[in-house]
Amino acid sequence: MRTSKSAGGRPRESRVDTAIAAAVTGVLAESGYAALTVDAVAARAGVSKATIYRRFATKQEMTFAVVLHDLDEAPPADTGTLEGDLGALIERIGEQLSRSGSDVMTGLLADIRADATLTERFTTTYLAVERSVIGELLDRAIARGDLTRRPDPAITQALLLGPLFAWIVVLDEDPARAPELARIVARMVSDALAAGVVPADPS
Amino acid sequence: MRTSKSAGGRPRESRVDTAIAAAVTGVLAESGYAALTVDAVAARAGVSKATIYRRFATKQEMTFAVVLHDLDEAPPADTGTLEGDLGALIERIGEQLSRSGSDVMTGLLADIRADATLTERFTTTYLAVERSVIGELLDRAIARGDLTRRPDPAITQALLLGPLFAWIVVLDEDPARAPELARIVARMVSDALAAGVVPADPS
Amino acid sequence: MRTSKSAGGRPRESRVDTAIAAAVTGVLAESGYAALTVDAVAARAGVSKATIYRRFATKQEMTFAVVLHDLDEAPPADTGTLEGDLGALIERIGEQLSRSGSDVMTGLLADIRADATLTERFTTTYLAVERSVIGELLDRAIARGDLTRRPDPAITQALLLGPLFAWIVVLDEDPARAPELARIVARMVSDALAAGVVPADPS
Amino acid sequence: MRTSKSAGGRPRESRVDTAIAAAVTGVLAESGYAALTVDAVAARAGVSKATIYRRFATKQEMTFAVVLHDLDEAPPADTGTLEGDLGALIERIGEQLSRSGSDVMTGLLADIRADATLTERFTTTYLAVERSVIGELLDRAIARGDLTRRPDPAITQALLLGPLFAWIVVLDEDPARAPELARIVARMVSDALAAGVVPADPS
DNA sequence: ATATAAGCGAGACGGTACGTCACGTCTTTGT
DNA sequence: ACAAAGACGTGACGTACCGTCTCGCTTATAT
Repeated sequence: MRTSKSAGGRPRESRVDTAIAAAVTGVLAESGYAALTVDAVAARAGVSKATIYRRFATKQEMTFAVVLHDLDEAPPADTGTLEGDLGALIERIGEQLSRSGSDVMTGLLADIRADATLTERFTTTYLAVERSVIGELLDRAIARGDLTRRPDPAITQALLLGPLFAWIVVLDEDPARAPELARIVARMVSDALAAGVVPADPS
Repeated sequence: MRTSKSAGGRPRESRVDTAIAAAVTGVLAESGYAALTVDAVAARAGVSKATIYRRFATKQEMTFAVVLHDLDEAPPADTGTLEGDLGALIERIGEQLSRSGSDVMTGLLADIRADATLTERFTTTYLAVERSVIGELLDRAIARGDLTRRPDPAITQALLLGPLFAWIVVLDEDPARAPELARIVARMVSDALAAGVVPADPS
Repeated sequence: MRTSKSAGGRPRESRVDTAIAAAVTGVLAESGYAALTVDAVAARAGVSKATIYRRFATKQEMTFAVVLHDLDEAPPADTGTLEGDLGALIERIGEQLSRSGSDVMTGLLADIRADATLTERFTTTYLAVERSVIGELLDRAIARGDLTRRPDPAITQALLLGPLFAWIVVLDEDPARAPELARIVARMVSDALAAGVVPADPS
Repeated sequence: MRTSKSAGGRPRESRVDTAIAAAVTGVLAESGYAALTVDAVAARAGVSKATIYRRFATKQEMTFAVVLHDLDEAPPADTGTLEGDLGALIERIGEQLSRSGSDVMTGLLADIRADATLTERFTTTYLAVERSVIGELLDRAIARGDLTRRPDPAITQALLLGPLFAWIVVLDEDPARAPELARIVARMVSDALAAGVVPADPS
């Protein structure tokens, strides 16, 4: 694995990265997570297995990198209300979860939980970022006067993320109704936060 | 697979079923989902692979049957309030989710989603039952006068199940705090239902 | 690797051993040593790679076992003279060396020398046996009165084996002339032994 | 492959050739033939793989060129007797064969036999030269009156080369005893030639 | 009492995918 | 041009697991 800087040598072809990503996405879309073999990806990408393994240590790292490459983790624009802010955030999450079939999300999550390295990376790269985004929205609400104290971000995250996750991944319900669910969750959670149902941030 | 009636032949030893279940549980507890190979289970149970496959068509069926064998799906006792009923239900769900490591739940869910047969069975055996239990709790609340109309059970299920699922499986947070989260969710969801945030049951 | 005795379990199919041996021989005859891949052998034998590796730890062990499986190592019948005895022995060696192309013998020998386990096995199973056969022929000659003392068997072996080996493997000359060479060697070596050119057995 | 005349550009550094040869020799001495990879040679020589491949078409050509680069193929000085001449020749051959481990000679020979180009080159460059040297020694003996007719040089070569080859490469015996064996072979073969055991040169 | 049917342990078998390694080619940046 | 560095396609290796099968044996019920 090349760490970072490189003096000489043939540079990696960006064409290859593109092809791998497209192949992974294509196989997942057409045949599902179970059909995602390294040989299949290599063949579809017109790339050798060795080249894939030059970039990713395992098949799981490859899938992780391709499927979760560029999730938009920026805080949503200020809508003026906590409910609006939360709604925008959850809707985006729902959209991201709906992008692939439920087999992909469950398969990927299982692979992540089966490997400490990936778990660590997933936690710090996505979950922690998302949590800090939530914290930011909460701070906005406090500044606005909508909240009097800062609720526990971990629990808030579970309340926000959970229903969408359950809808799409566990219950395997129609993704088209995800935006509707997102609005309900936004309303429900902002009400609960305002009512002080969620304990204060312990930190 | 033996259909039903047994004419002659040696009867199956119940000892074997016990040993398989214990072996599956043991391997999962000690080594995790990734280490759950049929050979490992067979060896630990002192049983041959053929004997396992006489009972289960695939490894996934075996895992499914052993891990999800006897979840208590009965409606919780009437506590007198919707919040109390929901709390009892969610707390039980949280307890069930916490029983094994998060790798087990994710692995199992991934295997279920990868196989249409298991998905069907999972849906009808657990999700649909749970949903009807939720419907029953809602009907109690209507009879009690706590609710004026029947909310959509699918969405209600997502709101209830989701946060606990996210907490334990996705965020991999401390299961010890699950009961606390369950109480928050019960309060939040019963408030939202009472406030008419959740749309009415379309059926 | 199964050691020897076996209680239960499905017995190995002798059909498989036959098929593997035939496939190895066939590939060698048709395509040469370089084309002898495990996949090719498996495909040609209608056998899985795993089955091959259940029998042989490495490709080299397989080749060794198949190519050198049943060399006739019995001492040749007493011809009444040392020269006759040696001639019979060398002729047989030449015939064995001529059986496959020179690439097979060189490839196999290279693989043997590259692996300590195979070297050990080759030495004790073939070279040592051949040497003891030579010793036996020498003892016959001593009993007969053709020799007055026992020549060094190691050197005698080199003198006997070497020319045939060189002819077929190193010089890659016409194997059809091997019997002629064998007779010359038999005459030459028996003369040299009788003349006391070879030092006595140090052991 | 540069053909002949050098137009422009940076000239090849002879330093590189030396480094490659040293690296090949070093790897062979320290780790054996199996460890002789092009990458290993390049790394040890401080040279790039491309540079190696600019000089040699294949790894085998490189090894061939380095290991067999400057064998002394000149006819030995006239010792006054056929036995003496042959002894000098064989002793040199034995010394050359003993230079590297038996894995190197067998590996190299296998690679040569696996490639028609190398086989051709090996035959004409070494075997044919050696054979003509042998012919020269035989002619000296005829001129001297030690022999009355010219024996077949091919067979004579097998008789001379074989025992040493068997001793060092096949039997893997102590190279220190090679000179002793060489003397025995010289005596034995010159006796056999004088006795007319070897048929006359058919050419 | 014995024949039939099936359970069972052991382990061979075909198949599929994994991740590794080496070869020989190619593409960049120096020099 | 040649050189170092190293990416790339190719193809073989040996491993692991799955689900099926074939043995020889045991254990019930049905004649």
